[in-house]
Amino acid sequence: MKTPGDSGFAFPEWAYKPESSPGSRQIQLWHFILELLRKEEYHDVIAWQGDYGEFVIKDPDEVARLWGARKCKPQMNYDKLSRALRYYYNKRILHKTKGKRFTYKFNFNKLVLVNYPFIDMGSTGGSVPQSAPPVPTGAGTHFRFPPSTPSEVLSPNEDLRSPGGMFSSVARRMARGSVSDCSDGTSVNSEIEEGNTGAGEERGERAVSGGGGAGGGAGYRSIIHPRLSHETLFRMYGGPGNPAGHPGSRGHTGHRIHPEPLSPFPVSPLPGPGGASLLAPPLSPALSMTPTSHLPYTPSPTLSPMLGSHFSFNPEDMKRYLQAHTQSVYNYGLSPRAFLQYPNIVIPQPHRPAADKASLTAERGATERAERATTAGGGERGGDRHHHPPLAHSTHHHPHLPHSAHPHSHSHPIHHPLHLGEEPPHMSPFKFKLQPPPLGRKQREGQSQSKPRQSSLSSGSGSGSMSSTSGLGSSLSFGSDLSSASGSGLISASSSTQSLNSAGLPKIKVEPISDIESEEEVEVTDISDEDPDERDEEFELFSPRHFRASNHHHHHHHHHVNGTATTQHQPHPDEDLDEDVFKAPAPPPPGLMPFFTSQHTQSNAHRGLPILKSEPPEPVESNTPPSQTASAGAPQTKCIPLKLRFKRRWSEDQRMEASQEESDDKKVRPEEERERARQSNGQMEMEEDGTGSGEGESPPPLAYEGSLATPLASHRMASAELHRATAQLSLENKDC
DNA sequence: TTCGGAACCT
DNA sequence: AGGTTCCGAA
Repeated sequence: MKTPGDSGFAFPEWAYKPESSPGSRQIQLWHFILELLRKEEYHDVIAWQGDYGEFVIKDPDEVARLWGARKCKPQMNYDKLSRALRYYYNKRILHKTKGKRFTYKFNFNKLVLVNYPFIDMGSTGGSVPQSAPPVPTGAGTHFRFPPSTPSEVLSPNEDLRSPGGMFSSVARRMARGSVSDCSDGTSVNSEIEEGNTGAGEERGERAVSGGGGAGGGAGYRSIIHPRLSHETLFRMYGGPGNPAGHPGSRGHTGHRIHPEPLSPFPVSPLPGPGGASLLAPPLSPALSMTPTSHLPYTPSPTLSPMLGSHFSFNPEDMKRYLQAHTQSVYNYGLSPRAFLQYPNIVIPQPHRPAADKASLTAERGATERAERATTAGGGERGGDRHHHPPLAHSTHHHPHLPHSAHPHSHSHPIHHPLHLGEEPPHMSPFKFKLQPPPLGRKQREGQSQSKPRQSSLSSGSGSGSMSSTSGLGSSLSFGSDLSSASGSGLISASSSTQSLNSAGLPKIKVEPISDIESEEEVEVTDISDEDPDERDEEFELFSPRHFRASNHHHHHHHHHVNGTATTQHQPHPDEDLDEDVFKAPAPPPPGLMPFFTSQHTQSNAHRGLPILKSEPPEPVESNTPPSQTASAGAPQTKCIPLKLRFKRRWSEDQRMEASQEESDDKKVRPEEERERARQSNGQMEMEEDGTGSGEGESPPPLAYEGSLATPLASHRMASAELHRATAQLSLENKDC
């Protein structure tokens, strides 16, 4: 309810916001990069180019200088900056576009998932193919969500032009805060910010908004958003164009919009004002995100998972939340991981016709291939530069109102920022138990690798392989790759309460429910054969069919399933798994399931970090400790799908790697993941990373718009709410 | 140019 | 955790 106005949502503004990186103290490099990318002013030094998420540092020294200024590290140079960038390889946040100088590519999916699993991208945006919106890492403590804002409505126009515009104001603000000046007053700080707009602007805006904004958090949010969202969205997600443009690649869609100069992403999610219909575009996976209304749910204050520690929420909220998520995921093709957190919840789902999916897949596959080929070729694509103003993309718009009007801080109670800890969760019918965080990351390396470098990869992993992946089914917990990076922290936090970055969700165990699984394994299998894309895969997973079965089956089956699945899939599960695992653990998205299942719940998912475990009615089995048992015990889960996915993913990755080059794994912390995998075993979510990591390139997700429509609305609402809630939580930052 | 280890810093 | 700094290797 609440804010009808918000129908919109803002997109991931946060992505850009520096401040947002909660976990980290200061702005993170990737954030910073994103920030620069979004600003036209810096297009001479760094700009989106090539595939989705791909950008080129045109002036390394300048970028380094800016970064140094931001971090108050005058000695910064490209060599150092690039080192930092290289660290992202392992995290999979970024990877190098080989063959192109100073060219890197973001794996947004990962970013998102990892950092903000709960986020529903859906609300805001759209589709993001591979690249999802970046998120601030850590979701910690202060997290700010992108509020839903009314801004969405905005016209597309604005965005382009003003890079600085709204976003900037916000950003700046934040930035400023964070950056401030370095040691002495030099104004190192924000060059970026400054550059953008001038100072005046920023402040002015801020002030204005500020005025309006009433209370702390809430006000803040509102302030920010007024326009941002839209812009951001577009930029990020690119609304319309595929940046890469590659029109070629995208044949499916019909529309290729123009690529936005800024954003690399193809597709615009937004439903246009005109119609939601826009979305539909095949290509875009995005789905539509029309803003319609969201679910009426009210977020409980603590809903956000982020808080980790506290988890208070009521089941209803959870459901909604999940739902929203699901949709998002679905829409965006994100990994289901997000859902994992709340396994039991059932969500009504939109269903999408299998057929569609199939078709989509097929298309996509083709498309993808094409793309890949292109990419692989190394040649980049010619159109690199697409920097043109984006046009209006579709834009969505809604009449939304002035959100200003309803600044009321939402009805939800949320506002309070977080209290950490204290709240008792529960209340919900479900029982949630907090579990200790399992994993750690680090596992793999040990094997002998003389040198970790690139070579290893799959083979290596395979070998290492975890024990069998078989485990899949069992556990629920998953971790994401990235997560490892940020996630781990989270987890811990959650458990302890420390606030931590919190993003971590608390681990929860749910009792009621059950499981999942699906009979559909078979189907899945089919799919697996080919899979062109990661994303697709993901979607598939999501697809109702797979899971839906589950409803009840859950029970013991899992085991069975697992085995089965494994068998079916591949002879070498281990490899797959392992790898996948490393790369990305993919969990079966329980959340997803919900879609399918609509009525019931099913799965349980766990996230790696936060792991949740749902316990089946019979505690005995599943309860087992998350860690090891998971695999074994783990019952539920929809392993099958997972495996399939894994495989697929795996295959894909390999392909990609082959073609492009591996970029991904390399070393990556296989170990860690592996561990996770073991424990959880079953589920891991690979999807995400696969997607992302795999390359980022992957094709855009499909859109399932039609089916979703209804749900979307609701889901949106939910999202919005969530956002708000989270937003409130957010807080602040610091300076140098 | 790019990569990544290692030590170190915050 | 997320760099920063240095540096040797490819």
